[in-house]
Amino acid sequence: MPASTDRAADLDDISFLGRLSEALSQTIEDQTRELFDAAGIVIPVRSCSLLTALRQAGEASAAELARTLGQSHQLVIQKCPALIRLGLITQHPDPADARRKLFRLTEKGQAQMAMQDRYSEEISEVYRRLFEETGDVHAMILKTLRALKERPLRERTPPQSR
Amino acid sequence: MPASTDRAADLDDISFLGRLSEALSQTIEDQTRELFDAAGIVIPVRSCSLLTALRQAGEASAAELARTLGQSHQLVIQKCPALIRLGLITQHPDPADARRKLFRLTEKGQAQMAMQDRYSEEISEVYRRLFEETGDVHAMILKTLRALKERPLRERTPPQSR
DNA sequence: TATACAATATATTGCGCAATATATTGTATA
DNA sequence: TATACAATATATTGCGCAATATATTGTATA
Repeated sequence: MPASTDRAADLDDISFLGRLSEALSQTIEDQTRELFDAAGIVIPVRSCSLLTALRQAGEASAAELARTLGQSHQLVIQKCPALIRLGLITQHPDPADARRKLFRLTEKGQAQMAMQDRYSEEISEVYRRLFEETGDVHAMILKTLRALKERPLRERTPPQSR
Repeated sequence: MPASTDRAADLDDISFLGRLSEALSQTIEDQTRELFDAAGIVIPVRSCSLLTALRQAGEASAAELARTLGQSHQLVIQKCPALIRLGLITQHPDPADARRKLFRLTEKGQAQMAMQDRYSEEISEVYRRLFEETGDVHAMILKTLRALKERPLRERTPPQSR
């Protein structure tokens, strides 16, 4: 019984929204993992986008992937060993540039992505229906994020008289 | 330039909502940290609720705090050393039960919480105005979370024909 | 060509969390 | 009282991320 979700709101005024959105993120990851497990998909949920980008590129270095994903290349490099261990990708030195190592999906990786594809549409549809039920969280989070980047909490708080 | 927020949506259909809500959580934590820094509040943002619970209890063991917060007691125990190092709380053995150690706010901890209080109302107000601007994300995330706990993704996905 | 700089990959450290295992102490029950 | 169990605190390991530092290689410029 998690229940933390409900209690969180009353207990802590300052970061209730932060913890709530984290709970949503965690719940979605967990439930996606559950779905993948049931379907025999071994892809780490948090590496889906990396593999999608890699599939589209065909072949790419960590730095390229990082730029595509908007993540740090350190993070990409940190994830890759696990994906290699899972047999989803391989790593080759770039013959044209000794600094770079190129990643590529293996056959298994491609097969796994194909399995993921079959669920991808399904899941989009699930979310669409969910949003009809509860409202478009996606759009609203995006709007909130943009508002906060535009004008952060700091600027929205009047200076305190001490 | 993060920008990952925008690109995330197109790249990965399966967990776009997960990463978006995580981005919101992270943004809020970062901006709260920024606010605290500017105000001279040393409280770790993620320990606000712990300190709030402790203040209300006056004195409590890790297990009690964990129950109040809906977190694991391991997590509470892991956070406490940092709070002790910051001089915000102290730890005493429970004279009545040698298994337990009781935590209590120090004077500095109370002063810091008082500083946080001055911002607490402000921030609630900021969120209230933000929600007027962008809609009530809080309520909508809560609704989504409840819908997902009620009926997880797994159950919402029709069985695949393989 | 030599030198500075850019790009790339990588190691290390630390945070926050989850999961697991374990030691200690208290409590209930045979 | 003895024994099993519950409650509590804690250590250890691992994941995902950020931040920092560093080594290697390529590129541009003096």
